[in-house]
Amino acid sequence: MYKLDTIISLAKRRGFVFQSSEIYGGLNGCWDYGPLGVELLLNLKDSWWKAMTFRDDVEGIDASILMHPRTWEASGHTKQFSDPMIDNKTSKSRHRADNLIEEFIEKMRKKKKTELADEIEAALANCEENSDYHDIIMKYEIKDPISGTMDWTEVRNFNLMFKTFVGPVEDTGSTVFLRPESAQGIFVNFKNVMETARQKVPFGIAQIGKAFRNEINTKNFLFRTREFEQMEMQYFCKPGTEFEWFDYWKERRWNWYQELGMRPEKMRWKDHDKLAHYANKATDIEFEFPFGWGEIEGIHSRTDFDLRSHFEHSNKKMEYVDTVNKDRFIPYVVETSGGVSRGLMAFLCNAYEEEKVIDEKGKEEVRTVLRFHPKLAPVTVAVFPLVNKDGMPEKAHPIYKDLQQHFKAQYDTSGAIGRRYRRQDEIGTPFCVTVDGQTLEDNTVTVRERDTMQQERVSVDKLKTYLFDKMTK
RNA sequence: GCGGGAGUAGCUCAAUUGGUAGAGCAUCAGCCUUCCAAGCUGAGGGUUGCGGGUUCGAGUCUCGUCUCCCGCUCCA
Repeated sequence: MYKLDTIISLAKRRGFVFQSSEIYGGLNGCWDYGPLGVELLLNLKDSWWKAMTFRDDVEGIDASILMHPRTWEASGHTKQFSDPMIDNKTSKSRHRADNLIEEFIEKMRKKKKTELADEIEAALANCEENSDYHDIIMKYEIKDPISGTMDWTEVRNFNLMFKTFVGPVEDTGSTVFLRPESAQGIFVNFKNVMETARQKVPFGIAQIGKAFRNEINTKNFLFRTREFEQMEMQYFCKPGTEFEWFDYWKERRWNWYQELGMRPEKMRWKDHDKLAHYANKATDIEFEFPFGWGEIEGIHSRTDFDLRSHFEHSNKKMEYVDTVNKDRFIPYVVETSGGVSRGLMAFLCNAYEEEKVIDEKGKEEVRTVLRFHPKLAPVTVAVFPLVNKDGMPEKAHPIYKDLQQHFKAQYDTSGAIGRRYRRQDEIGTPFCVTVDGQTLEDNTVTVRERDTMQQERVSVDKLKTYLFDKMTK
């Protein structure tokens, strides 16, 4: 197990990930993808997109990040994602102000102070502003259960949703939110997609996009950030069939990671003990990061909670009508929801290896290598002239320009050949093509594979086909 | 948010009781190099995270702040 610091260090040094706004001291928990990082990111998303949508029963969409505020009332986020918090300065403990007051009311009831309890309960029900909670706490002298003091801060609203406003004037009527999950963009488009794509239940809608949560704190590099990208699919099915589809998508999603080279011993299932308000079954795929096991994707059976709630809030029918079997119902939903950056980070950790190799003098040295699957690797092929003279660059450069039409390719003439191989190992390039003396005679090059360091001689004419075969193998 | 630790070139680190900010690697240019990195020559790169204060003088002392790491808290 390698340290996360080591991997972050490589990621920064080679241009995978930079800290956001670095020249201004950085912004907490925000990261930028560099030249290699963005290639890896796009490869990851492309691979997911193809796996999910290159089939008969899944369509894609790309919904906007800003949505009608009532979306979040329907989804439950307005209520669930906003808490009035208060801190006690003596004990340094944090409480939800409403919970604190409720506990106090309970205590009063036990002491048979019913009148007082009723009075506070009525006041609590009328709370609108944070200061209202604070007033109650101060008025009835509610003490911190830990320190027993009244050393309270102001009540502050901890809203997990990022708020902004539409139009030039900031007032309450113009408030909108950055979506805290991309799923709602799919649910509100359920009918649009079903009708225009002429789909019948069961079918799914896939989407890749950013979402935002104003987390209390960020952590572990790309693992917990306030701005993040999700790649997710909502699969609409007939009520009663949801657990079959749940199992089906569990298997599909697990296999996707495996097919891209994720090591099985680094992955595990983690069933949810406590289900969210919308779910009747939920499980996560976890990856063993250097800091421990962490969720990279969730498979959730969301019932008809979302569609039903949108029906109730919008008064637009979210039904599916089966004209053949004379059946109509609000579909149940099975969701597969993966974090893009988490996935990228998992594949990065999965690929990183410091391999011990023996050099020609018999001395042991370390080869740092990223063993990415060829489909994920930011650079697929690098082309070198063995030496930078004797007509080799003149031969090698056109080969590179040709490969560049089909693959992300690099060309390097600088330094000894071994050094150039190692540079490519460190960024995970699976294939290196070298032009040598023999190339000038018979038009063949050597293709060196990253993992085995073995070389094979291939005719220049067949190079493209050779590489394509290797990638899809 | 709390507690602890850290921040000097892209990276790893130096810099005497406060006294001219350096080295190696990396990068770039040139040379060398005929298959697994670190051979030669030269160059670029820093208002020491940022902002105040003390001082003739601050990388060093001091206050604030930002960021990262570890632990707690949080993670519908």
